Amino acid sequence: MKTSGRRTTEGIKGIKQKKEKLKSFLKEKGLKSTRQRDLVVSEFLEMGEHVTAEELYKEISKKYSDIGFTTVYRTLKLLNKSGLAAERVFADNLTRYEPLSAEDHHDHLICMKCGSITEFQDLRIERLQERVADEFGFVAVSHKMELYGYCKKCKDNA
Amino acid sequence: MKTSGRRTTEGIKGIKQKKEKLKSFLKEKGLKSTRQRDLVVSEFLEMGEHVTAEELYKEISKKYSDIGFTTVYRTLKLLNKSGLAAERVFADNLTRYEPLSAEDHHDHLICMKCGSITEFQDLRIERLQERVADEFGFVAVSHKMELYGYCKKCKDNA
DNA sequence: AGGAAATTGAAATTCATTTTCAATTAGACA
DNA sequence: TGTCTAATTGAAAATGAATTTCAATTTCCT
Repeated sequence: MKTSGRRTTEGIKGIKQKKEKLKSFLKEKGLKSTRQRDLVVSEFLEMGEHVTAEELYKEISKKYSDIGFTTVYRTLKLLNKSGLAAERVFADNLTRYEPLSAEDHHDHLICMKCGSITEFQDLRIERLQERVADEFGFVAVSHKMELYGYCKKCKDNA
Repeated sequence: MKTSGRRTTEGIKGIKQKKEKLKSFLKEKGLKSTRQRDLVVSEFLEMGEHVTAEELYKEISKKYSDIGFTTVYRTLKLLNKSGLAAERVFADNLTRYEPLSAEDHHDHLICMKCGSITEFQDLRIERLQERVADEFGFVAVSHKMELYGYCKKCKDNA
């Protein structure tokens, strides 16, 4: 089956690696690294997955009152462009971001009661997707798959 | 494989059936059927799939200048609540509606160049989705799967 | 240190979606 | 058929997330 549960918090190693990657990206594009940028990136990488710009902003505000929403927003966009974060929109229509490593693809189980988001990957499904695309002469570049329902916890407390 | 291509325009029979179903729904809820409502529904069912409220409104405006956007919007919402239309949001973040028959579930291939949307269904994928959900103790109620890439036409003209 | 270019953050803007409200209409019942 | 009440309509306003603007500030190359 090869599925994997919710990722644990980003390891320190992964975070350092990502910050390095961002640094290269900035240099390559002639962009600058700033205190705000660095802080937002750190918070984002530590915070874990599927945060909205708003959520991240609120979290950051607690510690650093001088970082504006716009900067958080722009930094997330930047991370996305640099390939370090994925932008995702689920049924609630909010744009969420999650740290992304190169090969790391996964889909989501979304609880309609508590809102929890669990990640999974299933290679067999991916192979079938390819086949379907082929049948239509379609070249698939990416996909999106979300299962909506009730997580173990919410289902049990019913 | 059991896939199906883009549906052809709704058959007359299907349309009548749906209008009947709507009528029941309205009566059941104590709602009224109006000239505007009827026209919007007719246009919607004839127009085919994946229209936005805006698109449908523009189309309707050509023939009936007295039907406002709000009415079109509200009628689509109503169709959705009555189970006759599905609301979908793809990568462009616009809310689209499509006629829906009871058992009729399908997913989408979306061309990133021309924007065409092709429907498909694959029972094997659905079974695997169920299995994945089970593994997590998750009860899946619905799902969403979209493959983004290039359709045959766009791929060939590259 | 000097200066060009990027960044910041508050505020303004955009744009689809949703709500408000006064005027109109449907349709149940007499 | 007329009456009445609740639903409907449509223009306009409101909402709210996402994005852009702009003047002030900061980075970092030389």
